[in-house]
Amino acid sequence: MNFTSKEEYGLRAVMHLAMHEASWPVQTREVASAEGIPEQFLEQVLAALRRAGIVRSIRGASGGYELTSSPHSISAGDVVRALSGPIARIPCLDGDSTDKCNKLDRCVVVNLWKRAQSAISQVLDKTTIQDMVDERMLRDGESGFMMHI
Amino acid sequence: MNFTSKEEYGLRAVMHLAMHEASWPVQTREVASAEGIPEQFLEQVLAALRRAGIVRSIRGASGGYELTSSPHSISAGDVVRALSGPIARIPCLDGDSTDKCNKLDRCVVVNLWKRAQSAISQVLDKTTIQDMVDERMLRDGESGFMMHI
DNA sequence: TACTAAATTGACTGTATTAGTCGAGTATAC
DNA sequence: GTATACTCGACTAATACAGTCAATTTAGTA
Repeated sequence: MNFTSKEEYGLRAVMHLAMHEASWPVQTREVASAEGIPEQFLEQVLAALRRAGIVRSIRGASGGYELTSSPHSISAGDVVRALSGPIARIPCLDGDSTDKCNKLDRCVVVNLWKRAQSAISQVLDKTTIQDMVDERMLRDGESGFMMHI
Repeated sequence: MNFTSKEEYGLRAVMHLAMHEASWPVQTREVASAEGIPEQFLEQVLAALRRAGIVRSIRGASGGYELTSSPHSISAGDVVRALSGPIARIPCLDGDSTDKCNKLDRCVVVNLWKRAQSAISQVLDKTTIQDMVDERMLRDGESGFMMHI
C-alpha cells in the first residue's frame, strides 16, 4: 500500500503541462528539468499518459506534449490509474481464474479492501489537476517554480 | 497501492482466534489449515502480531496463540499496520534525510497522498475484528467455516 | 534534400518487496 | 525425557519498482 514515484512524476508532469499551456507543446526535457524527474523515465510516464488519452504528443522538431482536455476535467485518479492500473488492486480479484476464489462476494476481507479502495478512489477522483495547480500557485507564487517538489 | 497476502492472512488469523475463544490457545496448524494459509508463513505473520501486542503466544506442548484483548478493541488497521508498517507510506516522508525533500509542507502531491492515506486509515481503523467476525458469521452461519476465504 | 530535434519502442539492469521455505534451536506439558 | 509447539534467522523464487540504453521514426528547418 505505497504510493510510487511513477505516480508522483505523472501528477507533477500533468500539473506542469497545465501550468504552461501558453508554451504548448512542452518538451520532455523541459518538464524533466523543471520537475526534477529523470528524463528517460519521464518518457515512459508520458507514453503511458498518452495511451490513456490524458496527453497528446506532437512528434518531430519543436514537438512535445500537451493536455488533451482541461485541467478541470482531469482528476488525480485518472493519472494514477493510467500509470498503475486500478487503484489499490486486490490480489484475488484479478489475474486468471485459477487463483480467483469462488466466493468473492462472501469474503469479509475482500469487502474491507473494497471499502478502503473506494475511500481512496473518492479522494483521488474528486481532486482535479486544476485543484492541485491552484494549491501550488498559491504556495509558490505565480511562477509556479518549486525546487525538487 | 496493493493489498498483500500477508495482510489478508493476518486478518483471517485474528478473526479465526476471535471466533474460537473457547479453544484457546489455538495452534498455528489449526489456523493454517482452517484458513488456507501456508503454515510456515503464518508463523511469521503471528510472530509479527505478537511483537505488536495483538496476540499472545503460549509455548510448549498444547501451546498456541490467543488474542490479548477483545475483538471489539482490535481494528483492521491495527493488524495491517502490525504487518506492513504505516498504511500507504509516502516515499519522500520516511527513510534517511538525504532523500527527504526539504519543503514537504509545500508539496502538493504529498498533500494529496496524505488525504488519501487518511481516507484509507479511517476505513481500516473504524472496522473492528468483531465487525468482520459478525459479517462472516452472518454469511457463513454459526460454524464460521468458509472455503479458501 | 539534408540536417536535426524530438517522440517512440523495446530491451536491459539493479534494487526492493513479496511470498514463501528450510532448518536449527528453545520452551513446556505430560 | 520426549514429543509438541513456538522462535529465530537465513535462504530462495518471483514480481514490481526505478530507472537506463540504444535504435528508430517523425517532422520542422536550413
